[in-house]
This record gives sequence, C-alpha cells and structure tokens, in this order.
Amino acid sequence: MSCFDLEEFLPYQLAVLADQVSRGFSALYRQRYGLSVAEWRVVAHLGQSGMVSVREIHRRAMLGKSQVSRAASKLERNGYITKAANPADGRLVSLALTERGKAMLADLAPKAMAYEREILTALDGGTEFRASVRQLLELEGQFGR
Amino acid sequence: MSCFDLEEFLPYQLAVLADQVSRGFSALYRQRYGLSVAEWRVVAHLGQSGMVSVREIHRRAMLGKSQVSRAASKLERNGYITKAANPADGRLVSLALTERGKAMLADLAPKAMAYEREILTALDGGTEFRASVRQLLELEGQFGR
DNA sequence: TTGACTTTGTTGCAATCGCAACGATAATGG
DNA sequence: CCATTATCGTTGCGATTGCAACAAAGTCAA
Repeated sequence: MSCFDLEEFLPYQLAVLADQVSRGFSALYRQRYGLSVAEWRVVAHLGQSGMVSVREIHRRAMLGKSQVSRAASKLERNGYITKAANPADGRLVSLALTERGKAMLADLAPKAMAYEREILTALDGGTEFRASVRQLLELEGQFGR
Repeated sequence: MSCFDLEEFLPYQLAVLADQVSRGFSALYRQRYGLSVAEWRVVAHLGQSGMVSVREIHRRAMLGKSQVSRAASKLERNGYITKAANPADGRLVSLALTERGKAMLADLAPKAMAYEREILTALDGGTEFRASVRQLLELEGQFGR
C-alpha cells in the first residue's frame, strides 16, 4: 500500500500526546470540583492576573469567547468567581476569584506542578523537550498561520 | 496572587501546540476533500493496512468507535472507501480504500510528509524532539493511566 | 443444542461546541 | 453633537461529540 505511516506522523502523535497528558490532570480537577478544561483555564488564569476581562482570557488562554463566557457563568453560579461590569468600560466584564475560588486554586496548583514534574522527570531530556515545545509554539504562530 | 503560570504549564502548552500543528495540515485536506480529522485518520490508516475492521482502527487511531463508524459511513457515501461484512466473522466490517480513496491518499500523503519535514527542520533539536515525543507516548500509556 | 455471556458496530440522546447574529457600550470623525 | 463604525460579551442554532443502550453475531460450557 502507501508508505505513509500515521502513527509516525507528528501532528497525530502530538494530538494523542496532548490528549493523554491533559486527560491525566483534568481527571483530577473534574472529579474534585467538577471543572471542565475551559473552566480550569479560566480559574488558573485568574490566579495570576487577579482581575481580567473575558476578552483577555479569550485571547491568552486559547479559548473561544463563547467558551469563556459560558465557563465564567458556570463558575459564578458555583461561587468560584465573581462577574462585575468594569466601571471604566461598560463593555468589559471583570472576572475575579472568590475566596472559595482561591481556595480551590490553592489546592489544585501544587498538584498541577507536581503532575508536570512527574512527567518531566520521567522523561530523559526534559529540559530540551520543554525548550522545543516553547520554540514550536513561537514558530507556529508565524509560518503555519 | 498564586505562583502558578498556566502558559508555562506543560499540559496546556501541549494542547495548544497539538491544536496549532494539527490545524495547519487539517486545513489542507479539509478544503481539498472535505475530510474531518477522524476521516483523515481512517483513510491514512487504511493506506497502510489495506483492509481492516472498525474495531482495529478504533484501537490504533485513538478514535471512539462511534467516530470511526460515522467517519466510515461518510467516507463510503462519498466513494472513498467500501464497507463489507467479513465472511469469517459477521460482526466485523471490513473497510478498504476505493480507487478514488487511494488517489486521494496518494495526493495527500506526500503533502503530509512535507508538512512534517517543514516543522522538524525549522526546529533546532528535531531528532531529539521526536524521540521525546515517542518516549512520552510510551510512558503515558502506563503511569498516567 | 441450548442458554448465558462476550464482542462488534450502529444509533439515539443529551451535552458540548463553534459560528454568526445580536444588543450594549465605546471610539471615531465630521 | 450626532452618525457611523468598532469592540465586547451573550445567546440561538446547527453540527459534532461521547456515552450508553441496543441488535447482531460469535464463543463457550453444560
């Protein structure tokens, strides 16, 4: 037949790898707090930035704006974040973690870093691998698109 | 706030990277032949194996069996593959490329490999990166799951 | 053979998703 | 100041997804 081997095809391998790696940690926050991937990203992002708009997260967290909007609504409904109109610009909605949200993140963040460390130490060239991933992320931003 | 940086979190980076890399090539076969990712994987897999069951592809191509089933139905509807009951085991459905399907794959396969080469040559440690990806794929099969 | 159990592929259904349309607000420019 | 244009967040809708239920086919033991 053809000489093309799907299982050795880089885009396929990366998709499978990302799925597996992501699934490993997402299982944790899903069964602990019922978070989806989008909700986890919103919370994690709010942890660093304090108070941000939906648009900001939409851009930086690689999520569609409807995803962010719906994730934020659900997080607010469950008491993890607050939504407030930005007084300076009425179009913006400022998101911020509640105490409950901060407690959740304080529980999850160390586990996230431990999970990451677990993977990287199991890998031989962990540092070089990270460097390659970073380089590809910057590269793809330009030539592929 | 917290000291957790989502954009430096490996599962997140891998998800973004896989999405970008995959999107780059999937745009090609989508606009040329209207294929989804699942359909592309089925076709690519049939290219190597000749005639396989739905179950085989479900296992090896990391697709849900309903995905494979629906992808196969659509591919058959468009004349790219044939579906036939396996005479030895009536439960199995043997999938195989038609001439039209083979022509499509013969068109896409070189482009896929060129795309992959383009990425790897742009990357500094291409060979080591591939090795890391392979190692992680094997690793994750055991400890993460 | 029969009857219980397993495996395979399809389908129904609810949940989710992306996209576009929309209302609301802000910025621009005449 | 008003009219036009752009931006932001939400929502409706069609398409897609995963999950579980299911029918069909096979296996195996009694």
